[in-house]
Amino acid sequence: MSTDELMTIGALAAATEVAVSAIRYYDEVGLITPDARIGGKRRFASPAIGRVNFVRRAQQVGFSLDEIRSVLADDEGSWGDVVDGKLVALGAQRDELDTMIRLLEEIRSCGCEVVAECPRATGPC
Amino acid sequence: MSTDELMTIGALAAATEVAVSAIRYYDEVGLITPDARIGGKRRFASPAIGRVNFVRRAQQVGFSLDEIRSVLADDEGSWGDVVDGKLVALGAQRDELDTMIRLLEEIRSCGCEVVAECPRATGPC
DNA sequence: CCTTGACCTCAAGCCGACTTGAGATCGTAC
DNA sequence: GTACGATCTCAAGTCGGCTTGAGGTCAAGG
Repeated sequence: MSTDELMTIGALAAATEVAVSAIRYYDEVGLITPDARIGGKRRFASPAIGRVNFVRRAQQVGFSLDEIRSVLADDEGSWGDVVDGKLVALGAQRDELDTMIRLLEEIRSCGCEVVAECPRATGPC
Repeated sequence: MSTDELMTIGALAAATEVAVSAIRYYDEVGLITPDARIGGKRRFASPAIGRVNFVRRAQQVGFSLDEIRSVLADDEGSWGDVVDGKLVALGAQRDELDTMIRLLEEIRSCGCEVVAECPRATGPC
């Protein structure tokens, strides 16, 4: 991969739709490291795009940047455990989501005018 | 409901497992209002328990306190729209969660040692 | 009376994840 | 050779949702 195939931070930002400032921040906290510096400026190889995308996807389902870093930084295969743990958490989260969806559907169709007075909204789960 | 059936903030906190300071904060931002003040101290009737629980549940599935307030405060039945909107969002969120769960399962069993090098982790969705 | 413990107010601090602003530098294009 | 646009660093600000701390009040019990 020759030097001029490396993206600038602006190109990476455009490719991932993530703000330049956010990418610099990811660099700062060790989530993504430039493949080179040219004249002081960060340059990234194309896999950086996937990496950034992974970070965003993971974030969306509730990983903190700390957790993401520990998964990405792991070099001994033990990240499987982290992922297993998160899978359990995500499963629980989805169940809760389902519960809440059912609750909201009930509330919406229960006939109460004011949520605050709807027993379905305020009663025990 | 006679006055001495009203809980103190401490009792409400204990009943809901929410910190006293958090309940005061909810009061401050208009999420929950004491049914009375006795000697300057907040007193709550029992429905407050359900209300606090509703707040926590709603929060867990991604409602902001602002959204929760607008749902709870609504007195004209139009909160159904808010709930409908949130149902759509929650549905989408669940789909995303499912996608991420599948992705993580694939990653875990793909044989890569380092997540950063796993095409499944970093590739397009 | 006086202490104790729960409660009060108000202001400030904290955390994560960024964003914003100031001021410097780099490379290209005119 | 200079103006421009993208980039750089570093410090500080922002936002939501609380928590923490200082200093004061209230009602009950010894």
